[in-house]
Amino acid sequence: MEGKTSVNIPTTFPDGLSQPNGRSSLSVNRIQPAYAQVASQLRDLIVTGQIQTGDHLPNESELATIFGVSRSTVREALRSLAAQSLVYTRRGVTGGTFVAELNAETVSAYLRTSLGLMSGSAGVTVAELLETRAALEVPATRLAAIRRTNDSIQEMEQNLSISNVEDEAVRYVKNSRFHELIMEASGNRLLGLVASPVFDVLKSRFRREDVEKNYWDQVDHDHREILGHIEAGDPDGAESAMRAHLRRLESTYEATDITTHP
Amino acid sequence: MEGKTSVNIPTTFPDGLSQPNGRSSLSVNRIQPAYAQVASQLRDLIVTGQIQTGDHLPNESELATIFGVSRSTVREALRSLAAQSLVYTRRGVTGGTFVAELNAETVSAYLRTSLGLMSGSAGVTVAELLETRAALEVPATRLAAIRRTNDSIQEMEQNLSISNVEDEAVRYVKNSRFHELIMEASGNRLLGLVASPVFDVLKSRFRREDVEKNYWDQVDHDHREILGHIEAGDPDGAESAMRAHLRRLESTYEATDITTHP
DNA sequence: ATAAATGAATTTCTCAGACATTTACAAATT
DNA sequence: AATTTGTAAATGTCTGAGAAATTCATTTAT
Repeated sequence: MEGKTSVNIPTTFPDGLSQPNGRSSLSVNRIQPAYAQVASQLRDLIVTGQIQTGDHLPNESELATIFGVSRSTVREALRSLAAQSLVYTRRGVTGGTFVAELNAETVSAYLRTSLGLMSGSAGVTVAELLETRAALEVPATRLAAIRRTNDSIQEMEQNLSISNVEDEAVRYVKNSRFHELIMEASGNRLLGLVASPVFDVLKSRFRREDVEKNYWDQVDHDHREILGHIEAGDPDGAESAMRAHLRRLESTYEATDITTHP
Repeated sequence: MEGKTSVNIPTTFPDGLSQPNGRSSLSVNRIQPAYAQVASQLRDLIVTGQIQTGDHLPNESELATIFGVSRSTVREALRSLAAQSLVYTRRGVTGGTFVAELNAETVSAYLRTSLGLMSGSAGVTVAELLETRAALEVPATRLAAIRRTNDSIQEMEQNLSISNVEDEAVRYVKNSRFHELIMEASGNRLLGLVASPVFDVLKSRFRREDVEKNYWDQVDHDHREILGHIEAGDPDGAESAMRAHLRRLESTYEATDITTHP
């Protein structure tokens, strides 16, 4: 009947755009909407581990009762959490809302979208993307030379020759896969988690029709050399080969960037 | 407030949306809930740039009409987009839903939460965090030695001495700030965007009470050396000094990790 | 006896409509 | 001129109802 049901809990968790304003007595107490407060409290339970992966939350009606809000408010809160891949829902008799397991691909996908948006505006430049890619991929190559396995090397070999591939889409995939395999062979999932979106955003700014023919020959040569060092277990050689490879790509990327050549 | 173009944002909402479910004859296989479809289509408009930062979407009732769904469904979709910082809403007569500007801090905050969750489970190890931090921070230090400004150096100097600080919180902040300033001085916002959450997650796994006293003396010494090379415009020196610094931290982190010493 | 069909139970999903709250701005009042 | 009041437009919240999906037990058919 009457509007405001008090859902007041000391929320210290930043929600979206909210700023970490301490307890400055002058700041306007902008009460958050109920759905934001519900989401915030549930998020807190998840990130602090009080609810763990696979646990299922009370159903929507129960949550509404618990928080003293309506079911629609609860649902809006759950949509927020689901959008951040913190929970997922299933329908049916065994359904409900469950705490999701956050995997690398989910985070990578988010990064891909975000960096794509930021690279569209003036938030991130191609030069920054290139530098970051090198920062991640060069050490990864070094590690790959140390931690490589027979399996990883074998699949790299299968994605080695791409200059004679006529289908551009196939060439694109094989090229991406080769670099991806190096990241995997590094044994560090975090490096690949970040590098992959950077790599993809870079590719999306790349006008393939502007690339000269001998470019792919050079790529082939570079990849072969890198793999040789990895295979031989030579970290220093692999590192400098990758560094040289990326430096060469740099000029190509800058020459074929969408924004500089619209 | 924000740069809201108060006058006449051309509300040219693409009317390709007018008939999202144009196929009327055959069975509509709803593989996704309606709110997810609405969110997905709106998200597409945003990431492809058909709607741009600051633009305001039609109000909820209009969106409901456009998509042929109820207002609650639209709201759930908008909650999803808002949770991903793609839109924000404001109440009142000039309110509505607006396309948000994605800034670095928002993405960093998401990464911080996600990596924190993954490092809790077996998704990301401390070793991976350390390697990634080094991968980002060492090249950033090199760049900082090249691109440094007087302002950045000056603030670094103010955060240099921390071993004699008795307040642990202050010491924590000054230490973080020093490294943050190096990332900023690198001139590459993307490096800092990623490094900052990695740094923070690492810190959260760090039991400060296990740290020996002379640890902070060593940190002071390292920082001073790093800054010296940056100040002198010596990339190689700065790089190797930071690398050595992080290598020393490594053993401390591994010795004081929460999971290995619960 | 096994397979298929049916039905019940539980949960999310969707809808419609109403009212509350917030906010900016215009208008009226002091 | 400054303050107060009113109004309009938008989001926020609630209620209650049913639809749709999904699992599981039961019944029916082969």
